[in-house]
Amino acid sequence: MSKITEKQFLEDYNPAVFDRPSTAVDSVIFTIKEGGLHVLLLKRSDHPFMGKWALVGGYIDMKNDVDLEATAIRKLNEKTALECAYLEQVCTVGDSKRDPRGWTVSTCYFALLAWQEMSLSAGRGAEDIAWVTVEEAMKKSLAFDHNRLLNLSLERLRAKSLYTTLPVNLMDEEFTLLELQAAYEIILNQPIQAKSFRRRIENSKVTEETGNFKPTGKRPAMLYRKIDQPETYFFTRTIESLG
Amino acid sequence: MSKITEKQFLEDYNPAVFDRPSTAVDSVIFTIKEGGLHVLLLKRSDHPFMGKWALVGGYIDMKNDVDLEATAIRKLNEKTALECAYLEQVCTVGDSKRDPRGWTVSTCYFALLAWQEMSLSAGRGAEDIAWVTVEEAMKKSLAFDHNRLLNLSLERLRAKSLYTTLPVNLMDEEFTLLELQAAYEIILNQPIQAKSFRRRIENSKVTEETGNFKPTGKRPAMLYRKIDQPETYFFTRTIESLG
DNA sequence: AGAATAGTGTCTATTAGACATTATCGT
DNA sequence: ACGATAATGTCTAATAGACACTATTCT
Repeated sequence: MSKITEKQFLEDYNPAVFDRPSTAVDSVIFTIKEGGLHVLLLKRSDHPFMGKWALVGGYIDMKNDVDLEATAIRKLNEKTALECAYLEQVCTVGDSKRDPRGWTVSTCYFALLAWQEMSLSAGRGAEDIAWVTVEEAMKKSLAFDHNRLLNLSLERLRAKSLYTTLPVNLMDEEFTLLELQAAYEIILNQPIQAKSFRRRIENSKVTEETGNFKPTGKRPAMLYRKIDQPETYFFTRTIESLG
Repeated sequence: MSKITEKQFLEDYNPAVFDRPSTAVDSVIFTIKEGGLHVLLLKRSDHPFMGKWALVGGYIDMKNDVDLEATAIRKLNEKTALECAYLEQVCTVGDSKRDPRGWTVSTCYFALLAWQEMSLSAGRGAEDIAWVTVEEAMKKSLAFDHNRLLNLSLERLRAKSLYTTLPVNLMDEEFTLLELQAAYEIILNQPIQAKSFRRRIENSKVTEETGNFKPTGKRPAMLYRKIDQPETYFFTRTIESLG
């Protein structure tokens, strides 16, 4: 067997020789709205799963996406003008059954963003787009295996909220600690002691006082902002679930 | 726009219309051998990265692999006869730069298995196969972005060893608690107090006494076996790093 | 008996939870 | 001053770490 150079090998390489699964990225975009955790869903206007609700996603565009995360961000930007504060890869699913068209691979991300009034555009392939509470979303029969992806993302978010400051990424520019605590309580679906909660957040040093106050009618609450951190902060102990 | 049925749509569907990245699975296979954490590496005999060491991996076989995990297991079985005790998806990387042939996607798994004398076969595309300590492996310039995948897998293993019983999957059929403790110490690269360690493992109920003893020359040590658990056990608190 | 390794008793330090208390605002 | 919400003081409980101590084996 005569060896050729890598340069020659690459010139001769024909990418069409082997069958490849199609590859997509789907994102579970979380926000807190009206006291509940919501996800962004699209109603499909085309086959397969026409008329079903689905996560925000689509195929990798090899020409324009530099990497998987770029695909996720591009798809998000097609639907809303907002930037997400946090994006994390959850898992990749791939098999011959999840899409009736055959073997497909999809990498699932979850995104966190602060809710605000924003324009949503369903775009190509969708007849509707909406923020849906996670409870409603899980009750629906979503397209593909998106119920499973939603579940896995929600579990990841819940698990990490017990020992990290992830939920600060759901906060707006300025927020009170009670608003942040409410975000944790909504995600974890359990009440948290205010004192322990403040201790944790203060020790984490991921927030700082802005010096402004939010008028509540009664005693105004201190407003905080996020401090940009390169890494997510991990608490030394988890929030302990109620027994 | 006239709507067709989903059945008609699928019959008309041509999977070759869009360019697709090639999709692979790569696994970081960990074992403990001679008091050190080792990974299984292959020396590539073909372009690209000919002559470089690489993780165990390969392309998805859409005809024969039912899902991504099946690809990982198939590739592992091609190299060794052993079954791995634990397989976890770490992440998926995908971009246009990691492979000189163009846009590729690779899902990385890490596997844990108990070391024992086993035959290794390099197989097609490899001229050598070997267990290499993680320190040596990280010093090498591995093929593709496999240094990064190795690092991410090692970080995942280290992080989870602080708060789960994952390392029991590195143990053989019967093992002593000191052997398990040694596995933790090797992974975490720090000494652990024997008393605290035994408390954790006993509380976790993932092991049970076999009634047998390992003769050590001095006082024999109790032998334990794993209890099959559907889920990985999470400690309520992490092992605290040395300050 | 002595040496060595296996395994335990128990004290300290840390920190999450509970909840009573104090602080600060508008009216 | 009063009511309401924001924020704190401080006690208790749980548990990880430290390390001295006991247990069991072989020679």
